[in-house]
Amino acid sequence: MGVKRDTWRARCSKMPVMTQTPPESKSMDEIVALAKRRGYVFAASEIYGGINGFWDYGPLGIQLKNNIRDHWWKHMVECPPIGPDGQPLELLGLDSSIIQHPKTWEASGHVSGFNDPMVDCRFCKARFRADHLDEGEYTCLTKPSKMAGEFEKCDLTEPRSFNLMFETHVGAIRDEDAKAYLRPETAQGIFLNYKNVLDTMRVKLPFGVAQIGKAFRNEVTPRNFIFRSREFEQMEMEWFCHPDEAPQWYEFWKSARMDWWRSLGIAESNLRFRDHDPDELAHYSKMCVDIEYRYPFTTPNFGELEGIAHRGCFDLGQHQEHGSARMEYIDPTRNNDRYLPNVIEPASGLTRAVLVLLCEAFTPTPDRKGTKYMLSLLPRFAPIKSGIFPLVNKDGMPEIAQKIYLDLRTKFTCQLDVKQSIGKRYARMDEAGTPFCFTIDGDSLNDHSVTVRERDTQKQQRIAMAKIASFLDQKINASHI
RNA sequence: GCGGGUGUAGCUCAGUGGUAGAGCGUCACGUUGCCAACGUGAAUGUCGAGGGUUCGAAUCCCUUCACCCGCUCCA
Repeated sequence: MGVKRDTWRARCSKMPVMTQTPPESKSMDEIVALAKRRGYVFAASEIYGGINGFWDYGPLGIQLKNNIRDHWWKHMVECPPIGPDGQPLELLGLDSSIIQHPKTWEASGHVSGFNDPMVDCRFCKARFRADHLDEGEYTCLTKPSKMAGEFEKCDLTEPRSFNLMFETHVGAIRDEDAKAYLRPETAQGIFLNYKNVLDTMRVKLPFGVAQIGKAFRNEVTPRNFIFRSREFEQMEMEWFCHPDEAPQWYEFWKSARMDWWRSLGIAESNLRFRDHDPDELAHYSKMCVDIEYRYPFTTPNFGELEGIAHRGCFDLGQHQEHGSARMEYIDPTRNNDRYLPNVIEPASGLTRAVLVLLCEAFTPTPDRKGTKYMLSLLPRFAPIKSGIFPLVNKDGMPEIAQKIYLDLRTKFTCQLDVKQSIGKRYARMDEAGTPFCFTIDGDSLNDHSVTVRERDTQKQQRIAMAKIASFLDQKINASHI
């Protein structure tokens, strides 16, 4: 993978990392409370008591989510990494429909995988797949028989389906023929459009197709804030390549994706790879590695963040079999050989990335008043880039602040606040994750300068009013890869 | 689905049969001179919902809903 990769990596390693607070000292309850208090994440349908597994992203939450989304899109589609041959990789965007033909999910294996009828034992609470059950063969662990040393058979419920896919009906008639599913992953939309992209975009193998969008899974137990929710957002890319080259590309993307996560400012010690054991691999996968993050609720262990899977030719093969389209690639560089491309898939959760940045940036600090909270987000991801504060609301300071605000507001998200004490205004911005505050004081009237107060250090420096915009611009793009 | 827990102001909670409360937050006015200062004032509640007992229910009883935790599940 040579020189180019190393250069990219070197640049990544210079990137600033957020203020370090050990994960074990971060309380999920406090993070959830701050997320609500500052307008990041609200429980969905709160005024009706909530609905389990669904979340609404507030004004700051959607901004953070969009900032992460744009960062991913930039580095996976618009300006992708340089390949091992020193040339830019070929990557294309896509936005496929949430509802596709139901056969899509039969081909992908989701219908059978998600619709297993299960039975429960009323006594020992064990659960079995109904189709794996030999009639009455299971002995109950907790209900002793009248015969000494023996156990009775399990008292089983009727088979019940655990549909992990959300169902709906297309059209007004709600019969079986009209049944459709909300997609449980965005990946299949890419496979369905593989030929369209190939036929219209003049691409050759290897190339990738990327997409960001919502996916839906009717999880049995949504838990841990937005970590596992029933409606979530994915960022997935399918990299199509020759089968012989798939293992190298697997390694390439494994490393490229880790670099990307580090570019969010996440501490290296909170990230790791975890290779899947062979018996853990999903039906479609030949090799799979997770990028894991040390969440407050998994500490000292790690939890899933992104999966990078070698899917072989499973998906294209399945769609070729279930549908009428031929998915083979005719390779002009290999004597017009026909073959099904192999696929390397880096699949990550956008909403999980939001969670990771909230957890990573969350910094409780002991203070005279108790505990102060700060979101130490890198400037590029911060929903609000700066606050503009007159030190006091008189003596010409608010007028200058207003003038600066009018200029800055056309270029950045920023807030003007003239009310209450300066400390309170700083503290509010700290919780919102705003990296810089420009304060207009008595000297500003004479020398046309302001102080810049930096969130993470609370340090201040004086800069010329005329340089505020370029200062911010430079800070926001400082971590640009 | 099973077991346990919790529902009172935006948040944290007090109130155990007799007029719905506090702190914090929010807003307004005054004050202000760099890290949640202070003063005065204001707004905000079908006490999760429905039913019952009672002269009277946030409080007692029944039902129900939602959320949290543990199990089951996590392709």
